[in-house]
Amino acid sequence: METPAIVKGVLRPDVKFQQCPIKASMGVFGRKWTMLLLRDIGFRKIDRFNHLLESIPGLTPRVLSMRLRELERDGIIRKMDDQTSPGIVRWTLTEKGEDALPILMRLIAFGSKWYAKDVFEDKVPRSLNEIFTKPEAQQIVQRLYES
Amino acid sequence: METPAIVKGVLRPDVKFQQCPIKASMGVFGRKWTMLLLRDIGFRKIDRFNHLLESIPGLTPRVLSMRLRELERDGIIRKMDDQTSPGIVRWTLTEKGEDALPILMRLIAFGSKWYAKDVFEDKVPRSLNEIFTKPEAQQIVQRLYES
DNA sequence: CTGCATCCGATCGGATACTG
DNA sequence: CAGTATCCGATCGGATGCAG
Repeated sequence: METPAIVKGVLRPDVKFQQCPIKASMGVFGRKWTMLLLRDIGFRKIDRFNHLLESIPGLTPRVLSMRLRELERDGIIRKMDDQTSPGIVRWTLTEKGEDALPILMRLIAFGSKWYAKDVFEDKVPRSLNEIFTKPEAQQIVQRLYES
Repeated sequence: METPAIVKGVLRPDVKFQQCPIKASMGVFGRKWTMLLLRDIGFRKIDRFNHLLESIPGLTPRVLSMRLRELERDGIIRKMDDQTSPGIVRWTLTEKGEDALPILMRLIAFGSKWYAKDVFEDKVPRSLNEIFTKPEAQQIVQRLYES
């Protein structure tokens, strides 16, 4: 049987699972480049096809096109209408896409603590608080506490 | 250049990035079955090879063996010495592995909200609080607030 | 500028059988 | 029980070139 995600005693007994939510989520986020794409669109506000291509070394137009289409079909990103510039396509997160950012934050936290040798020049592990500046960061980190 | 993960204004200027922490983290967690394995070892305390094999439909011994080896090499899981039963291997999370659970929690939160049609029998989206029972769950969810 | 088409090589992982 | 070994098919994605 498809199994509930967490140990029995901790789960509300009245909640009936059909499929594991982790498995469901990984369907989208499991593909190569997807997380880095969400990082660039969501955090860095890189919204143009060619800019995304430049910002992610190794990513090819073919795969970028595929990922954008998948994320769009899944309702995680959408094209913004920018009528001022014709022929220009801009990608943004939907509400669903914004909800994916806490996952990214946790990947950042994990990577900054456990892969500091690769991540930081000084090779010193850091927590989220040690990476982000106070005021703005709090707003982003706040998202972790929502929902 | 390999780029910092987040918009410039939000990042502490003195923190020099060498590689993106998201990219670093995805190296391990990006592979097929890995997240479900961590779910079963970390949350459900399924610790035996054959039990893991049964608990995850579609997973084959070959791939399970590979994933366990990768996770072990990366320091995320380890074999527990259980001297009472000879020939029995038990897998547990290391401290590093425990630190991966908040990522799983976020995947659960996302999946429960946005893939409710697949996840729940009654197809109703739920937040984490609506999935877990009060006392024990708080301890798990607390992990989200640490580090 | 934003993609799509074609081609092809590498890799990943599924099936099955087998071993200490 | 806890894995390995071998084989092979599918998929994924890189390279390149082209189109609206």
